Amino acid sequence: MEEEKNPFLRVYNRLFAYYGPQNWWPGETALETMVGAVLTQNTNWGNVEKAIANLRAAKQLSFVVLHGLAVDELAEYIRPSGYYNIKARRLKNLFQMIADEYEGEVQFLLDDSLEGARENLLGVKGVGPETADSILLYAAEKPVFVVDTYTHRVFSRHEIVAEENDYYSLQQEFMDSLPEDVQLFNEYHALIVAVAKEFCKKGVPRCSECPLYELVP
DNA sequence: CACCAGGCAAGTA
DNA sequence: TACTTGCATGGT
Repeated sequence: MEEEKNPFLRVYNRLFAYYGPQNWWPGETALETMVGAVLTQNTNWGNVEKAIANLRAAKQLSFVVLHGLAVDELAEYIRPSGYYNIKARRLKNLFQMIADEYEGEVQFLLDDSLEGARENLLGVKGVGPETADSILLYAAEKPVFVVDTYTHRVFSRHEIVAEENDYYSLQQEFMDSLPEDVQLFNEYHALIVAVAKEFCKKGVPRCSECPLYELVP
């Protein structure tokens, strides 16, 4: 394999070689992916799975059914995901936007332009940049790089990016440095989560076991 | 026991 | 503009 000069691609190649494909959100529907994107805000994914399992057991995971639920009932099902009252409200806000802007058709949101869909998603109270971009990438399969706190931690700790980067400047660096490829963005974000959880934890120094340890000068 | 998890909005100065 | 705080369950 030839030597990759672009540090963002070097890191990707290394992580992919180490972890392999992560296969995030593979067989689920776009609606489930959107619900998961909201529920996983500052929350362990295992708790989100419990919440979604509750919904699946009690209800059909269709837009019409979920949109028709009262906030209190919705909150009860998603309780294991934490912040359940505010997240129930956020989900309702998201459903309402789809009803208002896309005639209640999730598919129309998925088929909208990247810019149009993003604007509508960011207009939902409770959907910020990361949640919007997660939906755009993982549900709508738009070429958007999803940044999160792990991305910032891993890349600033390894001195690939500056510490003071905010969400959009970090995203810009990635998207300026990488080919515009949905599958690449999908795997890369998931790989960053994997290495952050295993080696690049909060409050610990760079460790020599990390697959990225000797990768950057 | 403390700390963290695939954020966001609202409040304060 | 730049911090700080509330939201909450469940795993380690």
